[in-house]
Amino acid sequence: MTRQEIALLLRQGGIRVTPQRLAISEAVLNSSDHPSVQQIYERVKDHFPSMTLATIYSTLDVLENSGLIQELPFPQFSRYESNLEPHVNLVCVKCGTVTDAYIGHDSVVTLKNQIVGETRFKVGWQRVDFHGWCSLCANKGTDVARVS
Amino acid sequence: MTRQEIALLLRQGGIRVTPQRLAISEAVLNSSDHPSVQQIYERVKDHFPSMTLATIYSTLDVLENSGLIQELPFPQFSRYESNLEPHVNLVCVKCGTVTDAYIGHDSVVTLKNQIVGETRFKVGWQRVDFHGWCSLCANKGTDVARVS
DNA sequence: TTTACTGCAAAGGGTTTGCATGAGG
DNA sequence: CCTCATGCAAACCCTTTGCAGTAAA
Repeated sequence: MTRQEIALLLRQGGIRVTPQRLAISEAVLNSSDHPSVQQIYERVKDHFPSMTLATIYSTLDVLENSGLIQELPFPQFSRYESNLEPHVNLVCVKCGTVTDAYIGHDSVVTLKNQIVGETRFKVGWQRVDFHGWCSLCANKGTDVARVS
Repeated sequence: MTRQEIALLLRQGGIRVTPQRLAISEAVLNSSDHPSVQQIYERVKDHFPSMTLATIYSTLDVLENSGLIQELPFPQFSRYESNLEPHVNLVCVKCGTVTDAYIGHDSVVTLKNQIVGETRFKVGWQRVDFHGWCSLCANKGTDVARVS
């Protein structure tokens, strides 16, 4: 997604576009690793040394309220999801990575249709996490970062 | 689940059984509303007026490490899951309730089998949340408690 | 010009920690 | 008896809030 496309997306959502918001939005929307606030901060501070976490939190709130991202609470801090399509997240309890599964999309859609069709619950969005060990960590023994 | 069955379960997990732990375990394991620490506190403080939140946090850690419950982080605080079977949680963004869906079990199992069979990810457990409006709140207008 | 975003600092609040006391096995 | 759980208080840290200055439209 180009910077121009993101700027358009923000304006379409009635969001005032600032250089800081562009950078933060880009850091989240053009990522698939579900970054935390700290990670977003690391990615933008080179270009905006004076930016504080408050601005990042504020911008993430704006983006979430406009339906562009979703907050994913974890035990120690939240991560942020830019893929709003039904999908599966694979959460490694050893290295802490959160990746989108390549498969499972159709099953999640089926599940969603079941909930929509067979209950009186009005679905807004869904979060599907599988917690376990990624292929890299499955054979190792030392914890790197426990996240769940 | 009776108090005796819970005590046995704890001992089988190598957990020292105390009256406080029994009460806390009972409050979580015999519930389906995914209580928060505060809610658990409300449910046990009549019988244990001197109990503090630290004891509840400690006990919940022990239960989770023994595989008896799962922590469910939400934006403001965590809730605790006693149903470790694959299932769907329905999270109402208005009233804050979290209920198990009556349907969807088979689909979640199918999804899990797909992840286990078609990826190199070693699945430990899963969390499937559908966020939206419960049937009671769908027709009302006022927020009670925003949780997601 | 008007609105509201940014940066800074302080406060908030759920959760964790350290330690003395007390209870379980 | 030895180990470890409880209760209390303080600390922690992620997140939120208030405000003055400043930039977007």
